[in-house]
Amino acid sequence: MKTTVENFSLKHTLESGQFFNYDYEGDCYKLIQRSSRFTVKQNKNMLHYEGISKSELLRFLGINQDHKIMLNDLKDKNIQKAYRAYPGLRLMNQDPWQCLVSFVCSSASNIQKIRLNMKKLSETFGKKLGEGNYAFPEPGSMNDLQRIKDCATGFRAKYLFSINNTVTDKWLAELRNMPYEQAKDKLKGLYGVSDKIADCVLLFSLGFKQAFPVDVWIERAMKELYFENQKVNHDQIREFASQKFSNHAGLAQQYLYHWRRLGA
DNA sequence: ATCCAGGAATTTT
DNA sequence: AAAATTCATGGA
Repeated sequence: MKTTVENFSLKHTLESGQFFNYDYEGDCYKLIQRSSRFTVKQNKNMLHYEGISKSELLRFLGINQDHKIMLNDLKDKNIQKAYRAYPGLRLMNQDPWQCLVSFVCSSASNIQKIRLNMKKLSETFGKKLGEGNYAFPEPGSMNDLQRIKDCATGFRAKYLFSINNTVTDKWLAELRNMPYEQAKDKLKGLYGVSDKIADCVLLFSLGFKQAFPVDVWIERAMKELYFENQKVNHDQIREFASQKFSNHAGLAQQYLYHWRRLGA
């Protein structure tokens, strides 16, 4: 199957630290979201895909009209610069459970290692899909602390074990109907979830586009661009971003993160 | 307030 | 090739 896309980059979107359950050979990405396995590759303005419907794919990759509206609201010159550098970067709309597990693994880690954790967790707790592929583990299925540790999750294993026993798809879905602050507080109540991870889950899987996850890269970028390299804490950065970028802070964050990480 | 855990990946020496 | 640093959460 194929469809045309405008101003979109599969590579930048998938490799910008939002999503970790992918493999690629050449230019073809093999993705797994829960029990769904699909492939996508891009050739100029043509997207080729198998194993997923067009509407689901476009939603998952964040290819929709919101993007232009959001950009029009972000007049800031630094954001414009980052946007011009990577115009195809989009905010994804992922499965909340998989997103939550991914970002609990993300604490004090890096993209390659998170990908390793995801792969091992799937092989250990996910059901077999054939051809050496495994589904992502369902909520409740990661019920063995030692085996979670064996997935190279380290000190995060106890967080995953706890979350596995308390969170369900329904619990996550209900967050969508709450105000941002309330949904964030609920997530922060989970063992191993603080501001940064809560904001990642809210932004990448639950549609809260005002969320502004602050990690070391964003801290660097924000400090350099808006605080004249003065000392600032994460709360101050979040507050500043909320004032400046309002309900589209998440997109601003994604551009700044990618732009700063790939060498500003 | 400061230090550490788990540890693969990444960067620096 | 080897050594030092990275990274975010919770507990002491």
